Amino acid sequence: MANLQDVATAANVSKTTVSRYLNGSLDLPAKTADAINAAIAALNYAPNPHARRLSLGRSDTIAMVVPDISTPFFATFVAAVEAEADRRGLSLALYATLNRPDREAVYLDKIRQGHADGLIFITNHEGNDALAEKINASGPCIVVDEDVAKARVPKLFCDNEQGGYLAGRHLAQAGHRHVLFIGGVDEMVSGARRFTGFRRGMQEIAGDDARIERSRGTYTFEAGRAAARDFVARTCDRPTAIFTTSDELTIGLFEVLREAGISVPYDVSVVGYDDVGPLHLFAPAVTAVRQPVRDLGKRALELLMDFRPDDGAKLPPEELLPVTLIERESVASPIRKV
Amino acid sequence: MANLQDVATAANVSKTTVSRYLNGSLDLPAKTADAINAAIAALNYAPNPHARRLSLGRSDTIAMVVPDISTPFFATFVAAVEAEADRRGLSLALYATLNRPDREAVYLDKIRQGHADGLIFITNHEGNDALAEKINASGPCIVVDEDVAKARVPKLFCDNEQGGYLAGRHLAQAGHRHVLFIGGVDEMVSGARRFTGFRRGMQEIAGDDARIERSRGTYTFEAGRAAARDFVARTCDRPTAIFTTSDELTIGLFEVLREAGISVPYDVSVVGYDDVGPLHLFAPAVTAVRQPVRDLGKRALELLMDFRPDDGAKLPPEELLPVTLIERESVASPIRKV
DNA sequence: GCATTTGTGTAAACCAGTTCACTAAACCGA
DNA sequence: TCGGTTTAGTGAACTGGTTTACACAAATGC
Repeated sequence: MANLQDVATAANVSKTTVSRYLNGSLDLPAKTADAINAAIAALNYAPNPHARRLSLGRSDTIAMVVPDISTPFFATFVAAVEAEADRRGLSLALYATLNRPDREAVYLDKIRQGHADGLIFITNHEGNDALAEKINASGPCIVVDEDVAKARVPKLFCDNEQGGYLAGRHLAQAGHRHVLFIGGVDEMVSGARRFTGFRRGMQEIAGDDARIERSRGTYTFEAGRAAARDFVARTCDRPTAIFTTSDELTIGLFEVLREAGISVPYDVSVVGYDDVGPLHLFAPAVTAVRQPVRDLGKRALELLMDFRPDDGAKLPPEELLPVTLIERESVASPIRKV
Repeated sequence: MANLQDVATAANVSKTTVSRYLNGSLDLPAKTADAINAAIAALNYAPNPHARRLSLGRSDTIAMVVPDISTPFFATFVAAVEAEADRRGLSLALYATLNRPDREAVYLDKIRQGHADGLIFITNHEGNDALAEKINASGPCIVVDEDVAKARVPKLFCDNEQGGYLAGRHLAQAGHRHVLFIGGVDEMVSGARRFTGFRRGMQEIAGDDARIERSRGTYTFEAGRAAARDFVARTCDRPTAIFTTSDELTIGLFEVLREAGISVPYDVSVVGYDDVGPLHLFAPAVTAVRQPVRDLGKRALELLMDFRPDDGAKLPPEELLPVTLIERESVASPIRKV
């Protein structure tokens, strides 16, 4: 592979000249410029990216740490970030943590050590202080989707409170008074906010009649199945509606309900969350709160690149993206069995 | 940030010594080793990755070029590659082409220029000679999932012929004689093989009674919808079964069939392909040929890393991964309307 | 005619590692 | 005590760009 010196020799100039010409910091007369261009073409020269990065001290690469790439939510998110990165001439380094704190720490160290110019960080469990500290010690970083409380970096979330509110209101308006909220542990800010909104939405319509049960857990298939098995096992005083707060929970729930022969929405109504997977083709099509995942990805990179903690380090306020309720066929009036 | 020289100075040795000690190419007495370790800890030293890469001439990064990260198939594939890469201490750079040849070319150039140590390449359209040439000019590369005919690199596919065969045989055994095959343009090797296998499977059971129609197209939602609209518009002599050769096609088909009020499997039977998305929760659960996507990802990286074209450049033969038929509820006997 | 500006370009330092080729001292056996 | 081996390192070159500070000639200004 030809290097800058080879080009310079072939064009009868110094490598400084070639370098500055290529970077636009030197205007050359047509004759010299042509000679350089000819040499580049003849030698099939391309700058060595590693040398460039070392010299410039930056890599034009941003790193993304996500819990798991294979779920539709994160896959779509990653795709959106990649599209925006490409538009800006940036490369993307991808790391999956599978929600293991040790891996999160390892990747955060990588960034601090200079592997990337910036970091988009998503966790999917409650963030602790050690994690926040590592984030604060990293270079440019943005926390997305799930909060890490003490991290002092820009933050971008979907409007979880509003999402919960829309679901709660919708179920209450359909006549439900006794409902099951699945998902979220108390330490997870997203879950707490969805629950707060959900309760507010229910109570706004149903007042004190609202009875909300809560099954805590992470946003996984297995948690969805477990909560569903508990639900199926109950023989009396079952809630008439369920709010599953992620696509994975919804899918886990549907698997178990289908197997148990429980019909949605005849036996129980369901509202989902995320709406990234093909919920519209389920039996029945699932009413769900849709998160603007693509916007989330695009905006995450914008925020990361625009917020350069150069001068005054005044942090922008937490940014919230709006969510919408997509009504389909999984919610009906409760059957009043007495 | 401290560098190697700072550590050397603090430990009263030369930077060569520190470097060689850290790389294990030098055994040091405990006293010296301790001094170095202490200096590293005190200065919070971490090697500069860009300097390292420049010096070593490698980046411990592999690049992955895929059509689109947001579809379940590729998302799962990427996740599997990432997991294997992590196990080997490699980073992953991710690029999406959205099936645009110009972007494919750009990314192939990036690799050639040394941005990564190897490349996992997936295209989703017929590969032409220009593309093959670029691939051959790249560094270490492996072509996965869809063939690029003239590329002289290791190749890894799922057994498309067998997948088609299983679907064809299954539909014929259920009694179908007139079927519609959706997907694949002639130039796409995957589609051609699935079709060949499908015909063989049908004919093995139905002999000359087998009537196979084919709707050509890419593996997209829109192609699925279009083929489905054509199907719905027919008023007579409709096929009694459909084989959709990707999850996206299946989803597009189901959307249109559902809207048109055509019942699966009562009015028409369906066999899908890929089986990465939650086909088991569709109405009805979709019988499909499952591709071993995770194995595909894991094996892709293994092949890439194991095949170093050092000495004799004898290319390993194309490797095929087995597929399986997952029977669910979307296939029934045809209704013999005369 | 001399000073100054402009155009054209360069030498050398710098980024931060890795590694080749080598040395000085200690040790060991004959 | 001499030669050879081991131990414990080291100086300098090398990876391939970028950038600062400056040189030298021609053109322009007065």
